[in-house]
Amino acid sequence: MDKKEILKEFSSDPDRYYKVKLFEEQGFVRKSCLKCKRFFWTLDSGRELCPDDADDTYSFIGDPPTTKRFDYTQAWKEVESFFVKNGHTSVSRYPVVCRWRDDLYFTIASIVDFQRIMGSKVVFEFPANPLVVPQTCLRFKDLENVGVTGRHFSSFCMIGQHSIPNSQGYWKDKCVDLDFRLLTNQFGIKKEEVVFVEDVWAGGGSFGSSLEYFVRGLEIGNAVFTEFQGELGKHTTLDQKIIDMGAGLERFAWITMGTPTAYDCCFGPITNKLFQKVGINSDTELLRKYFTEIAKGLENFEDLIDVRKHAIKKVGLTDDQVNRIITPLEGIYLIADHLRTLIFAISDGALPSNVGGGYNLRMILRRVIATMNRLNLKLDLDELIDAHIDYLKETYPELNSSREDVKTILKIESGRYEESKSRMEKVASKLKGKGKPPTVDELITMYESDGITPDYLKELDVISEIPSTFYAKLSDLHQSEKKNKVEKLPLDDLPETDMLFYKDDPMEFEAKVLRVFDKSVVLDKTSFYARGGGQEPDHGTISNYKVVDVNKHGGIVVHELEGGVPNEGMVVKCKVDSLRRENITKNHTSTHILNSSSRNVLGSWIWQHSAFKESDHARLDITHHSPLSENEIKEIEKVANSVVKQNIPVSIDNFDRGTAEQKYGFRIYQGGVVPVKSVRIVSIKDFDVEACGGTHVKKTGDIEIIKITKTKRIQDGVVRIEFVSGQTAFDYIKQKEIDEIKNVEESVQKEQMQNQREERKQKARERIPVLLEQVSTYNDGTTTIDEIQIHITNSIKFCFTSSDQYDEFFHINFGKRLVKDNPKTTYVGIFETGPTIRIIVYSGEEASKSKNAGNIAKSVAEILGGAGGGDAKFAQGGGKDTSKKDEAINKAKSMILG
RNA sequence: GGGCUGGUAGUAUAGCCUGGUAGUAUACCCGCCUUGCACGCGGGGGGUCAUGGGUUCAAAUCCCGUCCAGUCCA
Repeated sequence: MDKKEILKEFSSDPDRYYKVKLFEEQGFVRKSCLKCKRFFWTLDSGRELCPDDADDTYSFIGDPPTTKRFDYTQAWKEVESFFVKNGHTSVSRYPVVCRWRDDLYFTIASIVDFQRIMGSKVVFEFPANPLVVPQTCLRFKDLENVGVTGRHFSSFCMIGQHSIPNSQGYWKDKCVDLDFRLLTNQFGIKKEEVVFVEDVWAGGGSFGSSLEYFVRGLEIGNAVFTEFQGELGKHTTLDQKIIDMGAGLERFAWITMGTPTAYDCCFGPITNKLFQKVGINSDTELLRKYFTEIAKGLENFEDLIDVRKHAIKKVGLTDDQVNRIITPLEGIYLIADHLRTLIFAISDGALPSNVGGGYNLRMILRRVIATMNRLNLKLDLDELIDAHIDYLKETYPELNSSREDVKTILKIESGRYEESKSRMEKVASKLKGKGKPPTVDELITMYESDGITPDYLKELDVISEIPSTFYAKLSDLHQSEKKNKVEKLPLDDLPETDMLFYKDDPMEFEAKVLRVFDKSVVLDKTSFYARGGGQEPDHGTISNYKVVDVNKHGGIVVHELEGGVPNEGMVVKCKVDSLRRENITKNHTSTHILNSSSRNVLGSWIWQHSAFKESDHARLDITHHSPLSENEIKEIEKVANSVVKQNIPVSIDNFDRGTAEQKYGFRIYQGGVVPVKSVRIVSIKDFDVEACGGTHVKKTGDIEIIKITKTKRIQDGVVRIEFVSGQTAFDYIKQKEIDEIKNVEESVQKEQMQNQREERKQKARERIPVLLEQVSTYNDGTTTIDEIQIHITNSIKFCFTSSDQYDEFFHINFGKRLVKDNPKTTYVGIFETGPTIRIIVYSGEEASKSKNAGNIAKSVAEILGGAGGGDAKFAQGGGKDTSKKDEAINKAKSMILG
């Protein structure tokens, strides 16, 4: 949808879309910016320019518009107390790892907390109404701005003020009224300083008008009134209108503190600590001037580099000042920002890796380390993590418990970076020694497969310039986009299936056939568990036809049959394969047990990545940084089986989603997204609590035994645990014992073979010098030594053997030595290996002039129905026609003897 | 989720494109030199070329699968 068009439409009717009660009460006037024409509302009748273009932009730096000063922590306390005072519930932040939406890796806005995807629709679920939340949001879109612009963060706190207009909640008028009073009453900003700019917001199929509020050019917040859905012109009003006000906590702090950058007042004591280490004084007129220019420049230049250049020129900084003050400062801000992001992400269960959102985390940690190296800063990451958490725990107490885990993960990941770097250095120095500069294609391969950037190579002087085509070529490689199509089934008019497996769960039942298409059947009710949550479907029979697959489409269960289908309208007898179901069920509960066992044994970063439960095997993928050791596997198995032995009851309760999340936390979302209003909580006492739609045993003892069969790292940051349970596990253990014995036998056999080969080699080694000695003593005539025929005429020597006692190893080594000792010698060895006859020919320095080894090997091999090759001095060949062996021998002899 | 790169002696690597004796350095062992060490000199051992299949007379090399590691993109 085109936002510009919507804005045009809405702006043409401001009374309907933008004018709120507050504007009327206070006497706000609506103006159009002289420069950019945008509409804004202000109490200052003399104001002609919108906040972006006005002269007072960023004048709060060094001169804040408030009498009170609040840092990050205090600013939230102010905001929270204001909204609570005004009837809002203060909700704890949601995890930054967005487990309830599979279209997002990280929480990118406060409203995301309350959005749930059902099918293709977004629905809102509020734990309270109205509410306010200090939501940490991660954004990796413009990392290059972080540390440089003074206001961009890789993670920031979005103050979410959300309301559904009903008996408890409110709509536009009250929203804007509250925001205005928050700024003026609570924070003490003069009424005339607040400017509201008309804008629109659109996304996810819905849209609405919005009012952005600014103070001295700084956008503090944006109140979005999500009101419509569909295409503009054909749009309809949503059943569920939503107030989505998001404001930047960092900006609230910044505007009251008036520091040169937002970073200076949002990381608590960390920035000052870093300044001391580097020896910079941040509280100077110079910095205030510089960052004011940066802030203003951001609106005027496309490229960040130009903004920086312009600001340096405007303030009149020398190169020395830039190098000594600005660059280190930017580095310090970057380090502080990125580390804070890593702390939140890792605490919430994300791991740095080469796939998914983990890649972003790997990149920002590498940026931190690279920055430290570049600036020659010797910083202790652990110390900085402690400082961050000590400061943040005031607002986010939960971070305190993951302190050590964050340190552990960052230590491992830092080590990986060091290894990667030394690899890069090696490749670079080798390239440098080559003398020839690499081609663009080679540069691209190096970048994509080894992570070696052309910048890095330039830095090391391996290349003098980065080829201009490099980035263009690189981006071409990543153009192709995939589209996944969703199959449309004829189900639109059908009612939701009555899912008996969540009720009485009868293994035999009768049901009415509602729809038949292709091989698929829809019933009015069913006990066949449909594939879902990694649990494979039930099998069995419907009206004596085999059920081979069962899937859920929305609330409708579709059975796929084999051998035929019943008619629509029929009432049919159905039978579920109960043994299969029982096995799958045991595996499913085992998955839950193993998941918590792994977390207990390995660490708090363990989450279920995905899972799969079949009748005869199952697997659980967990988020973990390293492959599992023998001991860890044993320990996990031990914990799991002790839970089985304790025979703990498995209870299933349905909760309203919000209630469940508040009661058990987000750990319940192990299996990923659960697109329902009411969640089914499966709990094994306190040991494991998960939201899950699968089938489970009544007591853990029913599982009998859990056996891990294999673990492997399926990708960076994810370890797969394959396992079996119940009878399958017993069978597995028994089979393994049998295999063990067979393995021992096989390895003994293998060793014998190896020894034999080694023996033959050894024998050849001993024998070759002896034979050489014997052969060399003959100077004339014809003789045979140990089945090696020797012909000598006019000191031209020819040795030949086709004896079975000699193998390839012998021929190659014997021949080599023979022709070396006497360059007038030609040697031919013919031997059989398996179904083929092979020939090896050596011709000495002198002999090769008349007796070409290559030609001999080729000719002989042709007789044998094969081919051969080599040069004049050494050649080999062979063929499969064993009946021609004698002919081949004769040919070889005749070629040499003439 | 989608790619790309690599795996050869304890370690580091060459050979792979274009199939035909698996090479070099370092470490190791023995000897010489030296009071001893370091250096130097001479000799030696060490490889199922990650793994399983295919093509071929012949595969480290070509093709396919698997495992392991690294890396880029979304």
